[in-house]
Parts: sequence; structure tokens; C-alpha cells
Amino acid sequence: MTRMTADERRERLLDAAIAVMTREGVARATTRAIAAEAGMPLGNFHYAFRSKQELMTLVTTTIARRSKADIDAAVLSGGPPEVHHVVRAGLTAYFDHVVRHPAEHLVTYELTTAALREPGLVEVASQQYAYYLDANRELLEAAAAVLAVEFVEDVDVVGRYVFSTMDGLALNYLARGDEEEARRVLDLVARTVATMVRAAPLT
Amino acid sequence: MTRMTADERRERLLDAAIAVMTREGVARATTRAIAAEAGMPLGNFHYAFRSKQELMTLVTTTIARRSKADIDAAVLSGGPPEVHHVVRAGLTAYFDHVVRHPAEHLVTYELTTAALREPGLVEVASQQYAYYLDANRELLEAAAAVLAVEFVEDVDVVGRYVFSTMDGLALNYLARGDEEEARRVLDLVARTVATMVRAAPLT
DNA sequence: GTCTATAGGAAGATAGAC
DNA sequence: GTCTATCTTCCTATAGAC
Repeated sequence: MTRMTADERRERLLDAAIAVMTREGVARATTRAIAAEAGMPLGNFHYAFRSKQELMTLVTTTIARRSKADIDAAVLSGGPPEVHHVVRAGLTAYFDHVVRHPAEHLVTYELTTAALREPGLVEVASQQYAYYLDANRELLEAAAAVLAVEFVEDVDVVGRYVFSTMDGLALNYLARGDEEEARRVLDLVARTVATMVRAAPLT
Repeated sequence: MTRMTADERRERLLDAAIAVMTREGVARATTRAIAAEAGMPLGNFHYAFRSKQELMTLVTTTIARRSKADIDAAVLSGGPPEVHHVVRAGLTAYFDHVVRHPAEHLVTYELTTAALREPGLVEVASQQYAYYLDANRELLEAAAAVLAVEFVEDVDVVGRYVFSTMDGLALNYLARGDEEEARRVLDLVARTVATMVRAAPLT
């Protein structure tokens, strides 16, 4: 049997790290626990990664990338072609993901706060959020194009408004757990976004 | 010189814990660091608290209480008696606090995520958020009374909308650090809240 | 009551046998 | 290249001298 390549080892440890973090929390994702999850001896960890921080950085960016893919896929659901409904469908798709995978979302908050406390990782947290914001703005612009509307407000500000609100609502839901009220807030947010657009001029 | 009472010791350790957490992060607030900050030997820690978790619970509830006092005080600033301006003044007061004391707010996010990972502390996180939500609703109702308006939407939903949005915006600001855009979002939020009220009927 | 000293264990990282 | 065994450090918590 051929040996594992360096890349394979890194990927296995990466997936194992995400699994442990999701199941037990970032604080308990020790190098030992991660190596055990990946089915390899502890000694191999530092053969694949120079340090635990190197892995943490990779985990953070990987989760951001995968989340974006999930949300992008979910937001393509159909529905009445009205701003309020289209936006609500997108927000609902996101919130459904939070309800179905709360631990995964909790991990992102843990990673963000952990990164903000580590001088070498502050940049990672910043880029993680820049990435999410970018994804958000893209979706808003795509939706606007489909609906033939344009934003009255700066689209960057609207994107950040939507993202911040959903980020806060998700954290709030994780802490409180009252799904129904959260969905009513979500509906309210969708209606506020509908007031931020007007019919687009013909091009 | 008389010895410290048990309550004094607890309070000193409590303040020391908050100081260490603010300065170095929750993860680095070890019993050793906290005892050193309080100027007492490590051995005294478990004379005042049965366990570290007991202190963590106290820290979480104490910070929630103190934050409420800060925000309540800030929100009493004057300004034009118009919904948009009054709400914006309140949100601005809150956001100013975040900008001036970012580490303190980061601590609250760290405590929330930490509590959500600890079976015995999930209740604490939930109560922490219930407390914040309650404070938020109270402020909204007080503002509505002063302005002689009433909410078109369920005031609980509006309160949660405002709280979630500001919570998300604060976290977003901590990660990204672009204050100016955050303030533009804040202004946008204030305007959306203004659309959720109408003149109150005379009583 | 107060402190020193230490138990007992887990963390990240590495050395060295195979 | 791979794994075992270990180094060093730091953690929470407690025992026991004063």
C-alpha cells in the first residue's frame, strides 16, 4: 500500500479538525483530538502542519468557502418574482441552514473570536468577513438583476446591513433557540430590504 | 488589619477576571492569571469559588448587567424629537461604546460561545440574551412613549430586530474595523425602524 | 484563615527507534 | 516516512504547614 501524500494528510487532518470543532467546540479541538479523529498518531500532526495555528488558519478559510457554496446553492430556490419574496427566500435558505446545522455556525463564531485574540490571526478574521460580505453583495446584485430593480442605497451598505442582521440573528437564535420569533424577524428584514430598491431604468 | 471577607474576595476575583478577559481574552483567563491580577495567591481562588465555572457564570451575568447600565445611561442623550433621530441616537450611543471598548464587547461574544459549548452553561447564555432583549424592548417602549407613537409590528419582534442587527454589526465591526461603513449601516437601520411606527391614538 | 507546595493531568511540540 | 515515547509547560484543584 502506498503511503499517504502530504496533501492527503493535510486534508484528512483538516476534515478531522472541522469534525471535532463542530462536535465538541473549538476549544476542545486539540492536536491530540484532531489526530485521533483522523485516525493517525499525534506525531504525524506536525509532519503535515508546522503549527496548530497554521491548521486553524486553513480551517477558518475553508469553512468560509464551504459556507458560501452552501448558501449560493440554497438561494436559487424559485418563488414569486417580487423583491420581498425573493429576498425572504434567500434569508430563509440561510436561516434554515443555521437551524439544521447549529454547531457548524457556532464554530464560525468561535473561530472569529479566537482569531481576533491572536495577533497573527486578526487578518484571517478580517478576510473571513470580507469574504462573506462579498458573497452577500454578489447575491444581492444578482437578485436585483433578475428582478429588474436597482438599490436606492449604496449596495455595499445594503449588503452589510443584510449580512450583519442575519449574522446577529443567527447568534441570537443559537443562544435563545426560539426559532419562530427569529423567523418573524427574518420576514421583517426582508420587507425592509424591499423598501431599498426601485425599478431599474432600461439600459 | 482585618482580613478580607469572603464577599470581598469574590468581588476582587470577579473584577480581576473581567480585567484579564478584556485584556487577554477569555481563553487566557486562567485561575492563575486571575488570582495574580487580584493580587492574591492561587490557593485563595478555590476558597472564594468552588470551581472556575462558578466564576465564569458570575462573570457572564455581571457583564450583562453592567452593559445594560452603560447603554441605558447613553441612550438618554437629547436630539430632535423625531423617530429616526431618536432611534439613531440610541443606536449611535451603543455603537460608540463598541468603538471605545472593543475588547469588552469581544468578551461578551467569547463568553456566549463558551457557554453554548458547556452543558451546564447553556442556560446562562440563554438568560444573557433574554436580558439584553428585555433591555432593548424597554428602551423601544420608552422611546415610543416619549414620541407619542406606537409600533406597527409586534414590539418583541422589533426589539429583537434591533438587537440582532446591532449585535451582528458590532461583531462585524470588531472583525473588519471599518467604522465609517458600519455607521452608515447604523443610519440605515434607524430609518427602517422609523417605518415601523405610526402616531399613537390618544388615550 | 492564609499561604506554599504539589498533585494529577493535558496541552503543543519534538527526538529518536524502526 | 512512520510511530512511540517523551520534553516542557501550563492547567485546575487540593493538601498541609504556619
